Amino acid sequence: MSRVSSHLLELSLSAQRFHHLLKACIAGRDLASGRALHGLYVKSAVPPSTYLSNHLVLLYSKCRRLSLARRSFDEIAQPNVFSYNALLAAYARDYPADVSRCLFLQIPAPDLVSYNTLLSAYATEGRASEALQLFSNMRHLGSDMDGFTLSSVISSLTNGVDQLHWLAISSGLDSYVSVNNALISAYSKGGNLDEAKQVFEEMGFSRDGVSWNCMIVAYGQHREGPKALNLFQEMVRRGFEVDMFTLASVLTAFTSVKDLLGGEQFHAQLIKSAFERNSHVGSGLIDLYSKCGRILDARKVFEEVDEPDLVLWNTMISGYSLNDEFSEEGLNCFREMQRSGFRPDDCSFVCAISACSNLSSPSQGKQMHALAIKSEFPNNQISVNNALIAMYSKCGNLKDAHRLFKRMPECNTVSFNSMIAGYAQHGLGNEALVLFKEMIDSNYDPTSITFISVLSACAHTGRVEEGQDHFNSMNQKYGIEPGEEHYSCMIDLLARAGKFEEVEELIRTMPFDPGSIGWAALLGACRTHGNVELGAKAAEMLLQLEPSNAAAYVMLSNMYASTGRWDEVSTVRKLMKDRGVRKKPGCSWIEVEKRIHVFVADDVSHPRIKEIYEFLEEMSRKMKQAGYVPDVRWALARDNVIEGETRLGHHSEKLAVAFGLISTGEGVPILVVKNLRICGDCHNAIKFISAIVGREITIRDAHRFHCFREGSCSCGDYW
DNA sequence: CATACGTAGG
Repeated sequence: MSRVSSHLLELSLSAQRFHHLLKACIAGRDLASGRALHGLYVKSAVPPSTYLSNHLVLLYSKCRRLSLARRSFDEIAQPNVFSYNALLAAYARDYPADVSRCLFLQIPAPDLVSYNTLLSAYATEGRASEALQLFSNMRHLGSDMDGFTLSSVISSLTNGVDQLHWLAISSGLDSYVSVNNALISAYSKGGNLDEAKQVFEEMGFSRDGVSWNCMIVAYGQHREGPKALNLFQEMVRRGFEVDMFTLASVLTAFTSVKDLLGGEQFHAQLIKSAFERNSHVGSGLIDLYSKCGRILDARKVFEEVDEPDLVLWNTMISGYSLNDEFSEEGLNCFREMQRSGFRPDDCSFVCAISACSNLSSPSQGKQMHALAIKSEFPNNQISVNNALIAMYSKCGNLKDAHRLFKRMPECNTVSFNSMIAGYAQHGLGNEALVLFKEMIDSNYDPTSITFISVLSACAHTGRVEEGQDHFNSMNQKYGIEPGEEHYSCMIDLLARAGKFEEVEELIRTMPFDPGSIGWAALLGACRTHGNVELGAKAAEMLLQLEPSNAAAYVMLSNMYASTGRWDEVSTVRKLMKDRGVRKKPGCSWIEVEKRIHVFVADDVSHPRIKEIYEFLEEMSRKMKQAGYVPDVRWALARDNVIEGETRLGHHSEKLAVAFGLISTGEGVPILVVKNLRICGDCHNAIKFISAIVGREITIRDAHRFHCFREGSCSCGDYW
């Protein structure tokens, strides 16, 4: 008799043995042995028992093998409530709460654990109303509750925590540490740091490690970096065990206040601990470094982590797309992740799609879209679709953005925000405002981000009164306090429309100083309207805030040039030179046949550069026939006076447009992206070109979209 | 036999 079969015989003798071995597999998460055991159990003479089979479900559930868990469950002839609960636990971990709910409803007689498990599923998704509903149902049915129940319900909440806090006290369940921990988190999430602190303090000696972690997180959420650090140090002094949660939370606190220095010091301490190469801690570090603009340091951390998990990859991809100019690396990282055997989740897609948006790469964006459709996410897809809407609109493709928006089975406030922002950036003020109305009518709550789009849509289309109405409604109707960006939009709105008295009044009465964005908007508008006095004032304020902001000098000198004040022009240029401020080189790019082609001014490096210049020559002739006059004012402040006209012809955006036109088929619309704002002369020239070649040319500059068609631009020259 | 509180990404 072979060894295996003797083993089998031995095993077949006793269900007891199966039980013990299976338990060991479950405890050790040993999937391989567990499966082997499963095979033996099926073949053995041991009569199938619900009790043993429940353990199989449990094994697969703990090893996160959902389909195996489901199959084992289905093979149970008479599942009992334990069988259901074991499967429900698996569902609650990996499936959306709705799926767990479906299973829950099939349980003939759910017990307390069934309720608790479903409640925890609701809690992870923050579905407060469902959790409360279920909670009241179970109490109605006379079911008891315990510490598990309360901590789950509490952690699903962001408001109305007080009532459950009271319930916890009156029922005596506040003796559970986890109930108090849940209270700290819930209060903090709801913005009530004081209450959270109160609970933490009243816990006294009953605090456990998690309590400290909760409180550190609370400080991080309220951007109290130093307090979080202090608490951490006290925790260490008192001898509590520090784990990866603690360390990651401290890092988040540094990140929340962008304290790179403190974060770096903490990192140095971490290296001495055993957590330096831990994936959770690594994610925290990567997030810190990439949000502080130190993407290379982030990558270094990433390389050092021992066992990268999906979140670590996601954090890295997100870091790359947060640092715009590393978007290409972000996409490479996404592919690298796939090659390493990770299945991207909804978050991976959101980050990668946002990288495609930064690049304005329609082909890669489409590819991501296709891939996202093929992957079935356990989580809902709203966030992915929201990212896709932003991507399509940043790739100049509002039609697809809107089609997607319309087809979404379920959408949220962010979906509306993305779509409205798309319209606003494209200068389609009417569409943006109509959609905003639709949003309100459908009872989606606008956020402060919604209003940035709404106000900028008004500004871009010269709707002064409507903009003012919306601005006033923010506080009065929706209880949203206007911030710096909203005031900047208002400054922009009024100044563009030439209402300078109103602008000055607004600036006088607003609750804080306009930031750099506000002053820049004012300066830009003063340049357009030739209001040199006010413009100079705005420039002075702007340069005080950002003395090395090259764009500010350029705008100022443009303003002087356009009013013929040549002395001031040279003063500004000298100032710039003295301060060592260099203009960021303008560059433009275009995707043709899935490849991105980048151009700088006077570029000679492109393989087809000769054809490009020839094409521009030809265009130049035809444009002059059609009445185009080069606007050298745009050259004066930027380039050499004498060479002005020739150099204007060779701005990066013109080169990219020319290349796009000669390398794509007739009638095909093209999209060019520029890192700075489009130059006024190019804006004018491209209008002519669009008419001459009969093509739709879209330029996405640092500010917004310009869609040129038949000799005019979608911005209506109002920019 | 099963369930909860705290972490990283958007």
